[in-house]
Amino acid sequence: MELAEAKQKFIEAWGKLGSEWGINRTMAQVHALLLISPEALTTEQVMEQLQISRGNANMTLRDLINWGLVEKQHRSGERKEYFYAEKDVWYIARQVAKERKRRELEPVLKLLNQLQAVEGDEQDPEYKTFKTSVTDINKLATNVDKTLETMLKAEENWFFGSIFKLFK
Amino acid sequence: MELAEAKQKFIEAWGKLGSEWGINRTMAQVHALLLISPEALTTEQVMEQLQISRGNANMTLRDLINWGLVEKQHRSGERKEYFYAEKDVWYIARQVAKERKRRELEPVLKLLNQLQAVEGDEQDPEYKTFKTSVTDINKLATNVDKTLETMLKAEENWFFGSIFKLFK
DNA sequence: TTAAACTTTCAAAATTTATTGAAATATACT
DNA sequence: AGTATATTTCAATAAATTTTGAAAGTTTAA
Repeated sequence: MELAEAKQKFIEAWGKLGSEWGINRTMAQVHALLLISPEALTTEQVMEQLQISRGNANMTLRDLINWGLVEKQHRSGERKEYFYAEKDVWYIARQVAKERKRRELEPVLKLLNQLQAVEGDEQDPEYKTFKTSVTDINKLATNVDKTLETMLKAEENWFFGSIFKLFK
Repeated sequence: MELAEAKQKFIEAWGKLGSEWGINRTMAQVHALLLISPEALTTEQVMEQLQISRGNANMTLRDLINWGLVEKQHRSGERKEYFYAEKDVWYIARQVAKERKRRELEPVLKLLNQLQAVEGDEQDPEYKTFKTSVTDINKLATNVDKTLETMLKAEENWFFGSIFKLFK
């Protein structure tokens, strides 16, 4: 396979995977493009390579910066901004985990805790089933949350390290 | 908080979480509704409670069955079909993990393996960066895949058990 | 201060995804 | 076989999301 073709496939696959997991396809594609670029790229280059508009490129790059996956670079003597993606895969995984935990897991946990406090008749099957389901989900979500917390605190590659060894 | 209000909030939150993770909002809501229902419900009841059309209810229930989260029940002397959601949260988590692994992780792994075989000039930074990124992602994805595999084989609650103990 | 270079914004348009509802199909009972 | 009841399908429609592109805003340097 040619490098050019491989790049194209990688970008497409990353975009598809992103969209299946609730991440904007274009954002995932821009991230993929920057990931495989040895040098930082300009907005123009991103627009050109992915055939997207200036507005789209600008917003997407801003989002990627907010996710902590891309950084702006300045070059002396130049007005243009350059965008560079962090290449460390373990860092990327942690960053994504951190953001999704904050944006999605934590709000749900907060609600689950409130819902657990609902009052009702212990004899009522509707009440009992609701309470049991909410409590069980809350337990699992709390464990996921704590585990992510530990993962985020760990400086090194927690996944490659301690966990995976459990399974040879 | 009233039980009725709590139910409503739970269904909304589950729908929102689902849509953030690439799962159709309605499907997540129907799942939530069945999860907190002590008894199996009919298509009519699902339509009524979530204010959705017959076609939508039917397709969504079929999808939930395909995800292995809901089962059809028949009652003697009745023509209607009843739908019941598995209540075991650990079972649900494993089922979702299993399906997403099969539908999304495995196709990506297959591609990454192909992309790793791309030929090129070792001196070319474009080639080197591409290869390194793809190889690193492949390593992480392979580890995630193997870990999920182990999780799926484990009959018992792997998460509550061995893993979580690592972090006290 | 002016102007060129570059970035940001956002309403409108395009695209994608989800939903409806009525017709077609299937099922079970008499 | 006929009929009432229930389920499935899918083209049309609606809703949600994404993208565009041109205008407004900002920065830099002469």
